Amino acid sequence: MSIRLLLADDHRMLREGLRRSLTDAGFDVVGEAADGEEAVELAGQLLPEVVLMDVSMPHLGGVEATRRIHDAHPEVRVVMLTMHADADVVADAIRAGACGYLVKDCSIDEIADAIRAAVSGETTLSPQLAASMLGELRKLDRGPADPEERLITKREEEVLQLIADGCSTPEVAAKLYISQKTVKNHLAAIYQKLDARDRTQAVVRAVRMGIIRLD
Amino acid sequence: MSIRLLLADDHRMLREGLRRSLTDAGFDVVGEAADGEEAVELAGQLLPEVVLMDVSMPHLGGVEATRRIHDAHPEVRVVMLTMHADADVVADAIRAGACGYLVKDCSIDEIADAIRAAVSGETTLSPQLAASMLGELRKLDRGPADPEERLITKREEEVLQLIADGCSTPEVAAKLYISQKTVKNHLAAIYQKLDARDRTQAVVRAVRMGIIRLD
DNA sequence: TGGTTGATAGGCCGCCCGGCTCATTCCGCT
DNA sequence: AGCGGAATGAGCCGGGCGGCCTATCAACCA
Repeated sequence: MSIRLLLADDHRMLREGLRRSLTDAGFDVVGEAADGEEAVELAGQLLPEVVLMDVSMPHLGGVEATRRIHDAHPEVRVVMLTMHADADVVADAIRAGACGYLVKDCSIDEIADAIRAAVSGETTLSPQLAASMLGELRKLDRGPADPEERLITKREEEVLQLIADGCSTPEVAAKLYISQKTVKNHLAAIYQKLDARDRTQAVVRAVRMGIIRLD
Repeated sequence: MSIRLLLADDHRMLREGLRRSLTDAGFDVVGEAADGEEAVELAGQLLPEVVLMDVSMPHLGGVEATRRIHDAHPEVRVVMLTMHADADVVADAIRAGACGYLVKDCSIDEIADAIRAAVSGETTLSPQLAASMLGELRKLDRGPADPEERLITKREEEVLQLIADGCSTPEVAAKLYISQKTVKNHLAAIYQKLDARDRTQAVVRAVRMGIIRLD
């Protein structure tokens, strides 16, 4: 029997191309989702063997969607796709229950291999990622049985998104009905968690991690 | 005869998907480019009827690559692809000689229509873009015969890229062997051109316009 | 019940940032 | 020869920004 797949990516162009290529490669694409929420919903309804999930999607990021799918249906394997090779995101994704991580520059054959590996319980990483992971290996060394931590809190995410939308500290404070000081407190926490030292770095890292979006 | 196409996008996954879908749709994909320079080179060698070009690519952005292809081979039609619906970029792309502009959320059918329209000399815009263009129409009204202006200069682009990489003003100055004052001057010029008021806004807008990249 | 975490908020300090005006040099185009 | 744009640089100034420390309150959890 062919492997049943769910595709989750916010760009129809990529979804349609993947659907055709993966269908030709012998897989059974049973559904497509355009955002994280839809992915969680369809994964529960269709119970595919593997979900191919983009990191950066509207409404709900790929990592959080992966976490929910994994919690609700541990038998569903999730393979993540991303634009950028960022070791930190890989760690988050793996903690969230993903069993594969590919950059979008890989070939259809590599995707097919990763899907088959996922079904048989193996974890696949893009070569580009494997290399950058080696440099970050020490960080993972500290705690393998880490409780599934949602690095950025909901409130911090709201602040971060407004910053990315071009708001200054006073503007963010006004929009969230809190004081400027609180905004700065959230920002300070964000800088520490994302290893950034100013709002620009924080936005760039958050975008790469799929936490926020550039609409 | 089927229409000869060149695909230019830095993500192999998207290229392979598009190649298969467009081949099935009756087009003749004669080449693939992974960055702007390669696109210019291959366009010159292969002389395809249409180039499908991503806005954001390494080494050379899609808009600049389009300009060079258009200057060297005016008979080659270029259709641009982008993640974001940004009216300003559309204006730049059209000035650079593009005869189509699609967001990556459109379907294969829409791409096929845009390619056929391009061949017959028409210009196609994604519906999402057509809508946002209406709001910006006044800006285009002022000067239709605008000289092909490269909004951001080379030096400004270097500064912007370093800022996006997380450098502060003193760090950018050190890396470029210029004074902090000059960096701030370039930034001031950038803010004006991109309609931004701080570095974070400038980086976000520049990324959406494909001027710089988030590696 | 006490410990942890998230969200709220204040003060203080120093520096970087962005706005303003102005000057110089070099290059390319007319 | 001259004009304009790009790149370089300076000074001034006010405000935003980031670092650091402390504090309160509610929720949750062991």
